[in-house]
Amino acid sequence: MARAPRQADIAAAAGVSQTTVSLILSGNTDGMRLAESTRLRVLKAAETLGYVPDPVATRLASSRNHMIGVYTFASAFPTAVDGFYYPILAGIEEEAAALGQDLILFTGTGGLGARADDKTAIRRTRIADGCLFFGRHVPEEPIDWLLGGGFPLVYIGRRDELAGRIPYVGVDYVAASAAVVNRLVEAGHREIRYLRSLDDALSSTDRERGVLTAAASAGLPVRRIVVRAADAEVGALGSEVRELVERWRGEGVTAVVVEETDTGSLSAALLDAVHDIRVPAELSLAVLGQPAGHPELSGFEVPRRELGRQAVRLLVDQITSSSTGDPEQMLLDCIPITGSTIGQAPC
Amino acid sequence: MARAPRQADIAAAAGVSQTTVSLILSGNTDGMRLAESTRLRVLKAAETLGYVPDPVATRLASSRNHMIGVYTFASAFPTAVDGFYYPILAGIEEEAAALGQDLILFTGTGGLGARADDKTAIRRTRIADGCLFFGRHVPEEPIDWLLGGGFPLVYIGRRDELAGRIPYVGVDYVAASAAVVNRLVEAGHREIRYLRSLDDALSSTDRERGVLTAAASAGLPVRRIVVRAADAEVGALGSEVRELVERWRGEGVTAVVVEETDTGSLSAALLDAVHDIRVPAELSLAVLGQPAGHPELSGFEVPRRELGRQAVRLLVDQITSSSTGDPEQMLLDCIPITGSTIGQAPC
DNA sequence: TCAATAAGCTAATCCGTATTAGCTAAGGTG
DNA sequence: CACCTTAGCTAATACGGATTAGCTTATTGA
Repeated sequence: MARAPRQADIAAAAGVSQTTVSLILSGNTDGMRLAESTRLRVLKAAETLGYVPDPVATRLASSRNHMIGVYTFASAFPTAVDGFYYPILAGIEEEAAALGQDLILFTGTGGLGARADDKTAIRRTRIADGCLFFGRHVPEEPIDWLLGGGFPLVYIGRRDELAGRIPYVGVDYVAASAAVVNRLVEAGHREIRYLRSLDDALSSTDRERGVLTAAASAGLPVRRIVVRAADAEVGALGSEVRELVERWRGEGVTAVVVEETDTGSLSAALLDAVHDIRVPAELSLAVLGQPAGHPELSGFEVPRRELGRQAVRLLVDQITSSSTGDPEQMLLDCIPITGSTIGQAPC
Repeated sequence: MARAPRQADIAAAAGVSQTTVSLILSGNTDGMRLAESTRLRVLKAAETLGYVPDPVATRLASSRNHMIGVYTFASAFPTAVDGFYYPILAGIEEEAAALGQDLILFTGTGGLGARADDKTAIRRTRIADGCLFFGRHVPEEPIDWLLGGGFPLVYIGRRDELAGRIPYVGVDYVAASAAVVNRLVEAGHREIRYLRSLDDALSSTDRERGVLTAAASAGLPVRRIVVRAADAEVGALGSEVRELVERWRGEGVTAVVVEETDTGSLSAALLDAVHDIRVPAELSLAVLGQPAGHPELSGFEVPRRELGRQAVRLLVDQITSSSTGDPEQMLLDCIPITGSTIGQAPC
């Protein structure tokens, strides 16, 4: 046999029609009545022939093959499987398995002009029932096209492009960051500095927004809070941060808040800079996130695994409900980490 | 528009039939003649409507959607993107791009009973035109099923399961390993020891075969060549290898050949064990492979990037030729690395 | 001037499965 | 005995594009 058996082969073997085979194998016997003897005969024929449904035909006919895609814009294969992204991927895999969905991974185009080829590259996603998108880059044209065609998709991370029509699961960095600042304020700190990276991703600006809002409502002098540090080479960054900290201590600063980025370079630089300072006795420290291997740092934990799980749920919801209502957008709360680097401000 | 435009929409817009649209867009005008004016009209309508072909329909109709799958049996997402596998993946991506194929990545089932679910998991691959398989595990039943159904597939690495019917691109470890031993023999070494891992993968047994063959044809006492070292925890392995080397030196051994595995732990242990021995003055060293960061070691380089490229070529050949001849199997030659750790045997 | 070309399209069918609308024969009702 | 159920199945069609087999109109050649 040069081709895989199909329903028609089973039908011939069992002496029934292809329709009957489809009904029995898919179990969609709504209102239909089929004799138990026929059912068994068909099932046995399917077993004997080694029938396995063709996922392509299934998807064409019913718009459903129980596969969901994961699209990463990174060129080459996911080198991004580091500590930051892995929990999200693990959450995706876990929930997909729980919901009976198979995963397919798409990666961005390789070395060639990635931008120009986005449309072609994203076309692939349609072999799945829906797709999760991953990464800060939003190629508006193809995503718009997918949305317009009614293709189910969910972004990981908050997105405000395309007039807010992109469904996503994000993290409430604003609230989490504000909570961190509030803790410092409650501990009596008035001279606080915020160290953030030079990055315009929403995850960065949201954190800043939370810091600024909390500071403003506590009556702190907002304009002196934000300090941008270029996320440059580690060496240069290290000395830059060290100088900053030194100056701040001269200015009577009692607490420093630092953004945690996916590379973790900023918080690492800060940790290095305060190496010979007693924390929190002399200086309080808080991180907007949680650097790996530093459970002692006060800050918050990003629910990464949950991010992956929820994204899959949202996507499968879209696929199965086919409701054309508002885009589903969801922000997850972070888990506060008390840590031991926030102390009472010195009088 | 709640759905993506299809050829029928273009046909309506341009006042032609769906057939004409298909002919023009696919460029398959073999023997067909179509007026240039019609061609332009259709192309413009397609452009205006933002038509993008449906990969599912394309594949169902023509068995071709220009996507090839890569299946890794590793659970979870490919953590295996380390120095060993990356060049292969890079080669795959490179050649796929060159041949105009899109890549889709399938990963084995997660924590759940991987073995039992193989069939279901592998079923997915059929949404692509063909699939590359990766990893030492060959689940015979589903692979047999795919082969029987005429599905194009290529394994990376030599396989002899299923009566040799599995197409593959492998590495000629036998020849490369024999060449290494021959170099030692030519340098006058008679007391050679071979250190190999406790692994029954073909890449291991092939190397051993090369070593044994070369040794036998040089008239060396074969039975004393092979020493199996358990690829256990690094600590235990280290001390075990150190003892071995010490004993061998007492026995008058002048050269040691070590297998290079994907983890590199064996060669690392050996390098550590000879740390205070002058190489090659006191002892010659050869590696059946090339540990990263050790260009001085005599041995051979596995053409990993080429492995990926050739696998893609073989797969695309299968897809396009549809010849049902013998399975395409191919072994690539390794590149000898002269290095500086093989010296003349002391008299 | 009538058939033979050829140019330019289209109708019909296929790929493998899902789904809707019936169709048939047995049994029950009035 | 005509009529209606109902159980048990099937014919037909859709999904979106590829492909084969024609089917019209000019245009030629004899």
